[in-house]
Amino acid sequence: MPAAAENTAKTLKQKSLPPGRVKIVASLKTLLEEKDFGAITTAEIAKNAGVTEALIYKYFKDKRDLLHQILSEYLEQYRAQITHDLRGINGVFNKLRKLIWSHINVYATNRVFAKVLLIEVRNYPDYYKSETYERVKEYSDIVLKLIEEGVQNKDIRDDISPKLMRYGILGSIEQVCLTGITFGRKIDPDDLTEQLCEFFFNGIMNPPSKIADSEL
Amino acid sequence: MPAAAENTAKTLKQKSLPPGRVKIVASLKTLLEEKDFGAITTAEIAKNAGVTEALIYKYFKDKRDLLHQILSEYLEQYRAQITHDLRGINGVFNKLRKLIWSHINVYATNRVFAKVLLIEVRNYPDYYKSETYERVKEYSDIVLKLIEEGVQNKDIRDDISPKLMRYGILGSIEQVCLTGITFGRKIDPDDLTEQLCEFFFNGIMNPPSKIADSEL
Amino acid sequence: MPAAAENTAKTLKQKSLPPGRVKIVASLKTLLEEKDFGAITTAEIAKNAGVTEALIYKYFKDKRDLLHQILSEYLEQYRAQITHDLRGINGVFNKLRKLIWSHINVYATNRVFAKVLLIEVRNYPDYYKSETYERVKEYSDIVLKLIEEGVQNKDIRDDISPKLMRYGILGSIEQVCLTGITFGRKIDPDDLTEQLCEFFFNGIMNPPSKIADSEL
Amino acid sequence: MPAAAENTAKTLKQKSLPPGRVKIVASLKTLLEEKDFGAITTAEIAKNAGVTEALIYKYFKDKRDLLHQILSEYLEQYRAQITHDLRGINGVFNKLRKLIWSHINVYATNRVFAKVLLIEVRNYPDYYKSETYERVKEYSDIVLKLIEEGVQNKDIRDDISPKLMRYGILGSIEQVCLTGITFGRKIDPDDLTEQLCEFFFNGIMNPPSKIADSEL
DNA sequence: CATGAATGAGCATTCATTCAT
DNA sequence: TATGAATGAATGCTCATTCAT
Repeated sequence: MPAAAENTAKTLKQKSLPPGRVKIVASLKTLLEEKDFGAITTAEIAKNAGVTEALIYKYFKDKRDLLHQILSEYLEQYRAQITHDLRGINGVFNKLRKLIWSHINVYATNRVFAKVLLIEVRNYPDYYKSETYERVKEYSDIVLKLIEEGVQNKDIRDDISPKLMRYGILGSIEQVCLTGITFGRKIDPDDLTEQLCEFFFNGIMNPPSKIADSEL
Repeated sequence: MPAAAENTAKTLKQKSLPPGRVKIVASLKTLLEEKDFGAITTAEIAKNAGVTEALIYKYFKDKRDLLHQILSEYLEQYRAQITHDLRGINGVFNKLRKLIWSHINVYATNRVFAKVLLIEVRNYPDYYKSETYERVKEYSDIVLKLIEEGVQNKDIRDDISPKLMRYGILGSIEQVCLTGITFGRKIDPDDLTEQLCEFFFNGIMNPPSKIADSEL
Repeated sequence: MPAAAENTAKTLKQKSLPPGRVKIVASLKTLLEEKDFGAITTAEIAKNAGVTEALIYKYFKDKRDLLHQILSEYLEQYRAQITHDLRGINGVFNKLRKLIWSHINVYATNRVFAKVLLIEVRNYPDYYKSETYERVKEYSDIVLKLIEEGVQNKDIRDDISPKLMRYGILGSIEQVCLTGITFGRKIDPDDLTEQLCEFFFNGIMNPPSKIADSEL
Repeated sequence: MPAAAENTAKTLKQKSLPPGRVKIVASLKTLLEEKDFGAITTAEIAKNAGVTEALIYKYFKDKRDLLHQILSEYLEQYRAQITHDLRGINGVFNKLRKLIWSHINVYATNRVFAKVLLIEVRNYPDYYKSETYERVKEYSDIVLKLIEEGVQNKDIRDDISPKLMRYGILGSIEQVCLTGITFGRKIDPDDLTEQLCEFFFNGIMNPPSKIADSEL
């Protein structure tokens, strides 16, 4: 009865979270949809949650800690999703494609999360020492592993550093999504994945054949 | 001797910037090397510059305005550089390569500028309405034009949106440089340009020939 | 014992005003006796109250809001007094006389209040939109009603606009009290009321009989 | 050639006032029409005048001094006017009526002056030591003298203190005008004078005859 | 006659955070 | 589990004013 066990665990976990804590987290999530984390005050969070400011400090070390808890939640969700998504897929490129799709999809679905992760937290000097960052790195490592796997399979070129490829892939995704989020544009994971994969896999250069064609 | 006259004028003009203003700008530049803009107080800036806080507000609308002035200075420099760099280069890919090199080189040379531009300012809600952002967009447009030119020449594929290619290119560069800057690693423009161009131009997929080889 | 209960409630309610708030109000009241509101700093108020500046902003929106709260308190007191004072008095002129006496008496007794109300607040551009002003107007309306009542009874002339009479009465009282307050002179409600009423009721002109006398 | 002499004097006087000074005074006058003196900054005055802030301090001791200069100008004008107006009028009441009319008329014509004189300056603790106040007192004394004259003629009652009558008259006028000015209402000197004089001279009480009528 | 440059001192306000109950 | 009360510390910004040129 693993399913039952899981259910129980989940129920217990949810039940055991004190209502105040839940309200606070929900409150910040809501507020983040409207404004920057930096522009949100603890007073606001508390009021919006219907609790006192002091309660925030019962459950969280910090205002920042609260944010990180939320981020972790999202990150956890995302990791579960990704792990699930990659199952049963064969071939580096297919996996990569799926990963990219999932990545974009998360940002598209969860703009609050994206905004905070891609913009806000980077400003905190110690973000790179945070647990949140650790989780991000874990994900980042998955990508790296995938690429290295591809290199070993000879699917992926070995004359470009895998890390650099990873930077390129992740950087591209971020840039695309960030622009979409910042300007409130729709983000279409299917289309973007398609085009980005073309870009990542084959580059922007017209294949020789075509060039040949055009030269004629 | 009109050239000389102009030079003199320029020199005079530069001299005519009030010493206080110059000191303030220099002061912030220095401080930015040590800490985040958000963590720098006007008091600090003034003290470090050897002037009073009030003087900051004589020359700049805002603390933020001061930052933007500095950014603009850098941006101007950079644009001049880029324009100069691209002269006399033929072929879209050569131009693109040079552009990428210059771009990376600026970040590598000017980490303060990079940090502020890539992290700090994005947190300001109205950054995207600022003049600084306008300048960034101008640069961004240069890249787009270059790509579109390439598409028309049939050098560059027409089955990927030029804007998306631009996002990919710029996003990759940012990601690479940002990591370097954040962790204080050396940034080697030559090497990075080489690898990134390979990545951008031909993609990560092993060329068919090689695949063919490996498949045999 | 509902009355007792109410008393207790009231007492409790008064007690339940946070000590900090009470101290702040008291502090400003004291300071107003020494200097202009504009010359009083929040730092001073807080220090004098033995609390931190921040606490002021917990209980009051503004430095100005704090002032208005105090004014309201006085105004409330005054209104209660007036209402009480007018009870059981017959005849417009008797009522008016009593009103004038009470009015002067308040100013005489409460110079801080008078100074602030008659001088300070008028300088705030939005005083006339404030709740304080509303209360003042309420009082002012009582006077007007009284006059109109007198006009209907034929006690008071109908060839002078009631509003103008009110302006005259209130303006005279203010002028008299203000001078007294400004120069720290004693204000004698009994004497002033006597004379002012003579002035208001019969005017400055010598009665015809006397004139007749003098003309002879 | 008295006219010519006057002209010359005027011309000389105007010519001899340095243009900068003139501009500054004009600037503040203009600004006072829009906002409170307290809300006007020296920077604003200077900019509006097309001069530098420093120049203000060449001609005026103070920002306040500048205001007082302007006030004095007005006051001077007014005194000349009044003196002129009272000439050739016989009888205390006629003189008083004319005085009242002139007084109201000045406020009606010159709202800026009125606002500043009746509201702004009173907030300055040392207003009562200022030269401006001296001039105001001079005018106030004219009124007092007039009343005392009337008392001696037996035109005016001797059972009300002349000073109190003066307070009443001036206070009433102020109150009426101030309300008009504050709420931007039209001020009609003719009508107001008529009614106020009725009020001052005969009081609000219905004359016995009328009362008799109504009692029948 | 006028200015450009610079200043000194003040000051309201914000906010995250703590602690006794 | 939650709160009411209070705080400490910081900070951006304003403004009148001065002085050498």
